[in-house]
Amino acid sequence: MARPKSASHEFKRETILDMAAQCFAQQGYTAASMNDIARACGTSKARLYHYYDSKEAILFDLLDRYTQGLLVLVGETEAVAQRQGLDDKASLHALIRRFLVEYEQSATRHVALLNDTQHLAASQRDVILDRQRDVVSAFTRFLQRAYPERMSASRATPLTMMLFGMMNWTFTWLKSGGAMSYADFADEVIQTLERGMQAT
Amino acid sequence: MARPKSASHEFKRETILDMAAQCFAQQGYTAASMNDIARACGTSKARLYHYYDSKEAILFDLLDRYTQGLLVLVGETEAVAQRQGLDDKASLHALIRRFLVEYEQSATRHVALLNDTQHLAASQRDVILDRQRDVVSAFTRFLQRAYPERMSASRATPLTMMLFGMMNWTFTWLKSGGAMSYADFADEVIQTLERGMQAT
DNA sequence: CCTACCGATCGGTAGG
DNA sequence: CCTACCGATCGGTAGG
Repeated sequence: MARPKSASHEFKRETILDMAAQCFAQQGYTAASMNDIARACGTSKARLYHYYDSKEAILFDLLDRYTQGLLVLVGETEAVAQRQGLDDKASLHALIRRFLVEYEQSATRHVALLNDTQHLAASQRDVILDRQRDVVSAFTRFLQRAYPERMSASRATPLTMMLFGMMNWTFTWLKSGGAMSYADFADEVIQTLERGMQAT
Repeated sequence: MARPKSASHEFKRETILDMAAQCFAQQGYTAASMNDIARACGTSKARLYHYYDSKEAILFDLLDRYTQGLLVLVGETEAVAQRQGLDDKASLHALIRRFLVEYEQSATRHVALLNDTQHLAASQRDVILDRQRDVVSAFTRFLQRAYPERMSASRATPLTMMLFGMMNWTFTWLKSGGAMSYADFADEVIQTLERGMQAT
C-alpha cells in the first residue's frame, strides 16, 4: 500500500491554487507561466510539478473545487431556509446574500471560472460547465418559487440570467473594503428584484 | 509625399479586425497566434504585418473602434430622443434597446473588450478604459433622469452596474437567431427596471 | 509578399 | 522504496 501523503500536502496544494488563481486572474491562463505561479508560491517550477501534473491540472482542480463550493452554498442555503422556516422570497434573498459574500472572498477564482474555463480539455471543461448549469438551475428554482407569476416558462432563463448578470461581474467594479460592501450591494439587488427602480 | 494607401487598404484592415476579434474571443488574446489570425484571413503572417505593426496594434485598433462606436450610439440616442420628444424613461429605454441590438452584432468584439483590454500597454489601455468610463457615465446620466428618486448619489454606481450586468454578458447565454431575440430581452430588462419581479 | 529564420521563452522532464 | 524536492535543460513554438 502506498505511503500516505504528507500532512502538509493538501495545505500546499491549496496555497498553489490560491497563487495560481491570482496569476490567472491578473494575466489570463495562457499568459501566466508556470514560472510565474512558482515565483508567487515562493518555490520552483520543478516543485510545482510535484504537486500537479500540468498547468491544466492546476486550472481544473481550481475550478473543480470552486464550483463544488458554489453548489455547497446552494445546499446550505436550502437547509438554513428550511430550518428557519423562511418563505420563498426570503430564501431567494438569503441565496443572493450568500453568493455575494462568497464572491467577495473568491474574486480571483471567480475570474478564472469566467475567463479560463475555455482552456480546459473538452472532458474536463464539461465537468465545470455542468456544474455551472447546476448553479444556474438552482437560481431558476429559487426564483420560480419566489416569483411564480413572473417566472413563466419563456421568461425563466432571461430573468435568471439577469440576476446572474447583476451578481456575477461585481468584481469588475466593487472593491472589497470600499464604501459599499458586497452585503450592501446584495440588499440593492434584492430591492431591485422586489420593486425595480421605483422610489423607496 | 508618401503614396496614398490602396483603396482596399481600409477594407482589408476591417477584415483583419473581424477575424482577429473571432480568434481573440474563441482562444483569448494570448493564446491566439498571429498565424491563427492570418489563417482566418486567408493570408500569411507576413502580410498581416503589412497592415498592422504588432499583435497589440490589432487589439488596440479593434477596441478603439468598438468603444468609439458605443459612444456614437449614446449620442445618436440622445439626438433621436430630443427629435422625437421622448421623456426621460423612454430615452433610457431607447438607449437599452440600442445597445442590446448593437451587442447582438458585436459579440466577438465585445468579448475582446471585456477579456483582453488588460493585455494592452498602459497608455493604450487607459484610452480604452476612459472610453468605457464615458459609456458608464452616460448610462448613469440616463438612469438619473429616468429614476431621480431611486438614483441617489450613493446608489448611482451600484444601480448603473446592475443595469450593465444585465446587459453586458448576454453573449454568454443568448444566441443570435434563437427563440428570444436581443430586442425581446431588452424589453424584459426594461420591465424589470420598471417594476422588478412583480407579476404583470 | 513569401520562405526562412532570429532571440526568448514556453510547458514539461531529465539525473541525482 | 517512497516522498519531496533541486539545478539544469529538453523539444517546440511564440511574436516579429
